[in-house]
Amino acid sequence: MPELPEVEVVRQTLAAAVVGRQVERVVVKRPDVVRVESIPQPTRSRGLSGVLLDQQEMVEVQRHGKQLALIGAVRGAVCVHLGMSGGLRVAEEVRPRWEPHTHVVWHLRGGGAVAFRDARRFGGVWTFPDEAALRTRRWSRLGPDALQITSGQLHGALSRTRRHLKAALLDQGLVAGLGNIYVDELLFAVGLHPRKVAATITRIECSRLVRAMRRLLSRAIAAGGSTLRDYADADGRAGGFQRQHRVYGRGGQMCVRCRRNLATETVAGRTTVACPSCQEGAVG
DNA sequence: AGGATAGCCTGCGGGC
DNA sequence: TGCCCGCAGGCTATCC
Repeated sequence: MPELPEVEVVRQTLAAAVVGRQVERVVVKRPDVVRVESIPQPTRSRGLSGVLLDQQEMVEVQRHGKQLALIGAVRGAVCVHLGMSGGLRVAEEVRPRWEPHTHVVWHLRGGGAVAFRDARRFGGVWTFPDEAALRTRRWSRLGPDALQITSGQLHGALSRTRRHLKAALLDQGLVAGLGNIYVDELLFAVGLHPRKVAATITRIECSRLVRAMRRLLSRAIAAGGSTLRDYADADGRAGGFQRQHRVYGRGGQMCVRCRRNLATETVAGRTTVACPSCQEGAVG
């Protein structure tokens, strides 16, 4: 469920708590959630901790699409992907409610800790020698970030595929950051049907799509993201954007625009809600 | 080759 | 009340 807005809110709240702080000790409770992409020689002897920013000052928390990265002052970049059920939490200590499924804990010098928790383990942690390696080996597979992509870039990507528009927008290799919630909200906002063929989107439609995408994601970030079940930021605060959803989770209810019933169907293997009269261009 | 789909994994809500 | 089933979904692997 964490999509770009939720991940960005986690990034901001996490950065406020950890930038400038030094990692004193790393506890890995479930080693299999940590994927070591390459092992710098000097740290090999310290095992997993050595590649998880142990003894490093954290200088930055970055985000690309739905992925986060903790950057060490001297070396080390740790990519955290929250997947569906993942979360990062800052606390003086890991609370009992957070104990189950907590896989990695970074204890900070001077007190406090950051915990990575992920019940379903669709997410994980990937370690790299530095930021450049993270970008080359992992983030290079992602398309431009949804808040940065230009209309020209998106139109170029969409024009090359006959997939459904929704499937294309969910493809992180085309544009990074959208998930099921925000794609449905976006397509309703611009009045395009999820089952429109991606390549039929005109430059003008794509321009509207990109403007609506920036507006939607920015408003969601400002609202603290969408909390459906248990999403919260790094300080444990829930978001409020779910109250502004116009189609997601509202199948069968009234369209806020035309008052007809919203339809639920499966598109790109995902539950999809759209208004049959306000969103045009469906095929097959 | 590219697109659709299954499977990973756990929690939770609905129905009986 | 309690149990079981199905669904939720980001991403990778596999099939078509």
